[in-house]
Amino acid sequence: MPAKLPSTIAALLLKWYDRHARVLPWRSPPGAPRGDPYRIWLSEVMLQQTQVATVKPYFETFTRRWPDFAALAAAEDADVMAAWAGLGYYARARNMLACARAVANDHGGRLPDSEAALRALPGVGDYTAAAVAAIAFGRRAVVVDANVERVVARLAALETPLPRAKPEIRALTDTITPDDRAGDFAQAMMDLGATICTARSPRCLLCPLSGACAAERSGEPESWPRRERKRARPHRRATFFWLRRGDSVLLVRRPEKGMLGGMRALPTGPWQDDAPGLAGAPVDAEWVMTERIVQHGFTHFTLEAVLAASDVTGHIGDNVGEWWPIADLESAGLPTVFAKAARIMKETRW
DNA sequence: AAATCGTGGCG
DNA sequence: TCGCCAAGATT
Repeated sequence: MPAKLPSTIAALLLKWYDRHARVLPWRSPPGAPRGDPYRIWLSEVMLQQTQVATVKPYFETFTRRWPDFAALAAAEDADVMAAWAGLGYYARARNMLACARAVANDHGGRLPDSEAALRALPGVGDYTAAAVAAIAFGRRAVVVDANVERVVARLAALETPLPRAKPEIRALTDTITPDDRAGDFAQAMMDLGATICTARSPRCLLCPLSGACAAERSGEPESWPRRERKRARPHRRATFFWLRRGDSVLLVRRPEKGMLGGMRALPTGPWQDDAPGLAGAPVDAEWVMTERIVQHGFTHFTLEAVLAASDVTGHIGDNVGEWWPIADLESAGLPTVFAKAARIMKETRW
């Protein structure tokens, strides 16, 4: 039988939001005029699967350097990818650029204000389209992110595990989303999820919805949402190649598709189950297998990379990648796994 | 439509 | 310490 939620939820939540809304760089306070759609869109893209505290410094950097769609659309790919380095999920950066250029070229430099038109833009899925339509343009839209999923699953004490419960959660969220202030309602749900109705230890004593929450009544609210078992993360091995020429090291650009797509990187061999040795070396040289190892956890596997090193002279490697000054590697915009490797190799002799 | 795609924080 | 999780989108 389909669950049902009390009709008082939106009013209770909006009253709480009027007093407790977080102050965020991309947000206009409750009651104030709506904020800049560019900043709202940019924040939503950065916030995909990423927490507020992580996003803040990147948001400041990006908005200072590229303050509007025109500026971002005109930016160099390499500059944008380097500025994104460390934030993760690098496909977002490529899609963000494509989206900015689509807005500049096909929409007169302004975001479309309907959920359907937003949904058609690169990197804009169901969540982001609804969030931007509601927050930036005042449209009624049903906004469902991981916070909303958790809050709604608890309010209704849904026994269906995620991700199977998504359709039912969306339907329930629809029933409690107000026609007016849908953007504030969405942000209130997310603030509640981030600060009160947290995943591990919900603060039900502070929650404005505790009286309407079936999970709180059960005495074990932290046991929601129910989830399917996740399979264990496999382990992979690889070799990273540290090729030095004078004061520089060889960097390559990774393919657009796949892991760390489009990012600058150290050359690597294949990532596989067993140690690949020197397979995939960028140049034919006298490689030394160092004792140094980089361990890094990705979303769906962990990586153990052995660092191979070599010193060369002349024009070796010139047509493979770019020679980057070792002292200035921070400005290369390396994903974290390669930044770790570089930090190690800068102080390693072989 | 299940798999793929980063990183940092927290209990 | 380590598994879990987060303002998801894409194929």
